[in-house]
Amino acid sequence: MSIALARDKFRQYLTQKGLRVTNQRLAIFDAAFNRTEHFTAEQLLDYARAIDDSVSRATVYRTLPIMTESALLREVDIGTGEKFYLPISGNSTQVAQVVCVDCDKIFEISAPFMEWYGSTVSSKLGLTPESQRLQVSAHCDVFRNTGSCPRRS
Amino acid sequence: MSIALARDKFRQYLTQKGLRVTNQRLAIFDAAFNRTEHFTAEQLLDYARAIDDSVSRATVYRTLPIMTESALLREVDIGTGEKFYLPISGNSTQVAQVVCVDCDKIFEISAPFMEWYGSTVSSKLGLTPESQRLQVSAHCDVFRNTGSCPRRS
DNA sequence: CTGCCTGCAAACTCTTTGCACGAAT
DNA sequence: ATTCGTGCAAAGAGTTTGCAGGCAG
Repeated sequence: MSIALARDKFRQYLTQKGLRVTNQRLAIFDAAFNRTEHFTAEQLLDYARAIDDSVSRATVYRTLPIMTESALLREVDIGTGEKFYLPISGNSTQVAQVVCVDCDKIFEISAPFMEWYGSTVSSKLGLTPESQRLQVSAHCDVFRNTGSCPRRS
Repeated sequence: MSIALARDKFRQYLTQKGLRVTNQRLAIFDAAFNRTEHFTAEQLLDYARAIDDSVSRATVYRTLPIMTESALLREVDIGTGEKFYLPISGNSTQVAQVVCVDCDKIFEISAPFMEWYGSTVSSKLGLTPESQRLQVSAHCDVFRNTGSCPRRS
């Protein structure tokens, strides 16, 4: 999905829900969609302020749920306290994360069988699955051998 | 694993690591191992205080990592802010969680293929897997149909 | 014009930590 | 007698919220 198309989708979502299209919301949207890697709320605040310096932390935190509910951003919680976000590109609905504990890098991997697993297991419990998440924590081979990692930020 | 056996394992772990066997640590251990459902740190504090009212919140938080490192408790993070804990019974190492968002109940399900998935996917990225977690969020069929759920706490 | 949206700062939740006292070894 | 462990309370991180003023519709 191109960024222009995604921006249209965002505006439509806002209008349709009776929410206002404000400069701050658009700045936060643009900041998010110029990213290719995962980012935190705090980082998004920085990026958005580079576009519109009136953007506040509160508005970032209030806009993030809107963007995840409208399926524009994926929220990734790897249990480190802070949440990560990533623009949803194309039709990647069923993904797993591989988190390198040396590089602090998050890889997104397609995992279509997850949905099947969720359905199978849930129905046995009298439940209807809503979502599933699969995360692998791993060590970096390069880091273990050389003490540093090219992927490290 | 019986509770007496698990308690021995805990005492052995403490001694072996040069840690002291205190009344507070034993009270926290007993409080945890009398549970069959998931509990939070705060709940564990209550349970432990019923055994030894000198137990403090700080000691609970300092003892929990010891019990997870010694493979007596499993830590479960379902992304709700607080972490849950469960005594590890028997040889259940590869488990997934099914979380009912209506009942707030956590089911533990054996998922041996998770380890295989972690290895496969990690090696392609030049990584060595350390751990993996799989969680399914689901709605309760009974709750959807009747507006209440027998499992609800 | 109306009322949703905003920035600011305080509040909140869960967890961690510094300190001086107390107890296990 | 040493130290490690403890309780207390304050600090910390990330996120949420109440309020008065501002801007979209």
